[in-house]
Amino acid sequence: MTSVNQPHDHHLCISEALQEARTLCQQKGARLTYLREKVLELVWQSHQPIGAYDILAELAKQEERVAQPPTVYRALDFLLEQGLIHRLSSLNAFIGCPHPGKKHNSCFLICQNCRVTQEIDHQAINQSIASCATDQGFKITDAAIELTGLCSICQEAQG
Amino acid sequence: MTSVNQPHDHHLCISEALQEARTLCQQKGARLTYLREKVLELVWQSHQPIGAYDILAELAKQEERVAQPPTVYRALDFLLEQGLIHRLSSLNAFIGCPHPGKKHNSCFLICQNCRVTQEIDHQAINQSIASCATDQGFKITDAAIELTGLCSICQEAQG
DNA sequence: TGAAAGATGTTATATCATAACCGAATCGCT
DNA sequence: AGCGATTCGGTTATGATATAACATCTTTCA
Repeated sequence: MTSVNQPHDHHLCISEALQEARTLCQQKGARLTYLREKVLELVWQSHQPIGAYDILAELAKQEERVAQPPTVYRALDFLLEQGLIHRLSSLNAFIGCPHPGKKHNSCFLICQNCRVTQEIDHQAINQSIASCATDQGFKITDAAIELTGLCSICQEAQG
Repeated sequence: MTSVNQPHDHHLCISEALQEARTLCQQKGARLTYLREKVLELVWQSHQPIGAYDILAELAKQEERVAQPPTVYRALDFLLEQGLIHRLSSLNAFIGCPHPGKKHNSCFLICQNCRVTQEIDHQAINQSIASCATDQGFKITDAAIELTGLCSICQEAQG
């Protein structure tokens, strides 16, 4: 898979993500309603994390009815529960999960310049985190690993 | 060093933290004013992260004058710049740094039951993070590694 | 078909954080 | 000591993120 910060046909990312979501929700008996799918599509608009209120603003542009914050947050909560998106707490923003349905650990590389964010499932990180927890007798239920910096492209550009 | 979730003389933690802060600020020519030191002391009240508005409430109890949010946030910004505290973005809260002035990477173990939070500088994690970044040609400027779960004591208590 | 569960609409408010402006305190210099 | 520059904190207002609570509508399924 090519990296998210390389040029690519992004419509393909969107349609694949939506298709996977439909399949997964059907398998689980979860209801991917119009609104939820719409919000998921908006999250997948780009590989940059998007805030709840930005989603709200997009919805206001694209839909007849103007939604209120709880509407968006409920859709986001659903998508989080289904593992279709992730929340980045260092940005208060959301991003699509590139491999939903598959058990994985996430590490996010967030470019502070172009904001493109890449999700990695890195074995060495997973193992070191696990061994750290074991050392301390700590039982992890949730891990937020968010690395901010410059992606390779922005480094070159700013060189 | 004994773990923060073991019983210990916490007044010692506070006084050591304050003393280190005074020394470091003096070395750097940074002004650790009454208010900043007071806020640092409140952050060190416990090994549980504290929110800005909780600090504000404590200040209101302990001081004549009732402070406003910017006052607290400015003090927190100063303490962050000086490396005396850390911000936990998954909690929107702040915690004292146990070894300020020493260059280190932080990994936080946050107990979801007792909320006691331990800061670890774990070599294997540091290395794996670094190698992940290298793999991707990513240049890290800031890392937020926040692991939520159950500390050893709360695991025992909850069976 | 009708009761229960689930989804969304709606209003209000909680929670976290900062902009902008001003006066007071402190510092560095002569 | 006096003065100008800088930093600090007070104050008001507001921005940004998130949720509680209750009403209504839709879907499910016995």
